[in-house]
Amino acid sequence: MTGGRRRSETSRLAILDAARDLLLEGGYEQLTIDAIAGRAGVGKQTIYRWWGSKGAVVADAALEGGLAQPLTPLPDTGDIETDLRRWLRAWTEHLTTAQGTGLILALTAATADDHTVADVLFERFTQPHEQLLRDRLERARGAGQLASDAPVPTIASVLIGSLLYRVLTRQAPPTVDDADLVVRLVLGGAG
Amino acid sequence: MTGGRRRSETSRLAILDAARDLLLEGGYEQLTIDAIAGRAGVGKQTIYRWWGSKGAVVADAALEGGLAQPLTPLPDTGDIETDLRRWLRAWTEHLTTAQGTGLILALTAATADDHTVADVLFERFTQPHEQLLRDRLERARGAGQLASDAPVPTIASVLIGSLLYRVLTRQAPPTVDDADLVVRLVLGGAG
DNA sequence: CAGTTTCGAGACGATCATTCTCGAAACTCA
DNA sequence: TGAGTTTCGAGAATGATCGTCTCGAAACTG
Repeated sequence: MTGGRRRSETSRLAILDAARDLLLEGGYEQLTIDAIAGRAGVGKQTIYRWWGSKGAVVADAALEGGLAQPLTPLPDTGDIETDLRRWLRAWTEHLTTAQGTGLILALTAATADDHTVADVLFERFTQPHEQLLRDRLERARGAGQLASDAPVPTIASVLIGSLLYRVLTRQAPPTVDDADLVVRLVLGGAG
Repeated sequence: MTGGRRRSETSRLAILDAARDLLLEGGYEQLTIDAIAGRAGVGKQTIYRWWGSKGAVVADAALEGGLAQPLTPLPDTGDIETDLRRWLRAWTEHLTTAQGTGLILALTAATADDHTVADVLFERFTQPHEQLLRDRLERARGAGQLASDAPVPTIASVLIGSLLYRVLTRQAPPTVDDADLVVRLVLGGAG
């Protein structure tokens, strides 16, 4: 079937914008499909035609709406400590803004709420960013800046995990100083 | 008012058991108050009388129902690497069982869903366990097994965070070997 | 026993996800 | 141009669930 009205890009963007804004205003709990449709000036069917569920809309809105930093390779100044520090600092600052924290919490809620969303987010968000981090770490290992048997996947999960932990518990948001400490710890060890 | 029927301990336990079982069977999404009341053989009002919300019941059920390992201090064999390894391995095994994973996911969902639940869980679960870990680390530092300027809170959050990250993403459950790698990385560094 | 409080059961009203229907609009192709 | 197709906005209809409320029975105090 080639005939027929085409999908409205205007509506698509209005839906994602509305979802993101409502997410930031009231969190995942407050968010309703009716509210999204209302603010976007769109029929509910238009939402359900293109996204299968509320969780799917939320995931998409968050990914296109500011949580996902542009997926660019880590800087490579030649010094792995400088680069890791810069990377982790940037993420720390990003995730501790009201917007960043709200979005990551919303995504966590959506993940738990909808099993398929977990896979989508991993594939489109977590995995790609972790891969970029691993790439940079492998290069450092090749350049002799890390031990030849340095466990790159472990290092990546430690850097990401410590930040995630601090953000998710919602009790003591991490600072850029914390980021520096984590990088130094991972590279130098505590022993 | 001293008179009146007393709170039924039988019902209290039946509610927590039912909530935990349903959590493990269908996750946080499937869980309804009606289902808990039904399985526990209890009126809904009995639930709402003692817990303010679904999140509160879930938090309580999870804490009393098997997620919370007994809150015992870390072993102290005199060797910090041995003790950390033992601790992280135990948690890794605990959180990668079907039950452990189900519960941690449910708690994460509840945390993101309800801010008051986040505080309760941090206070009654996360914080106490992290404190035990810090205590052991401080003792190691005092004994000269860690650098005198070792950032104990950072070490704790790295150990916990890396495990949490791997469990939450649900893509590659951590193994005891991963646990050992994390401990070695934290103590020895990658540089 | 009289008074108080909880208990199990379930009705009730409100909210919300999701589906369905409608007439109008946008588009393809002959 | 016009027939056929698909999406559009709007909103009604359905079903699940939350949280409140009521009822008569049960358990407890003094």
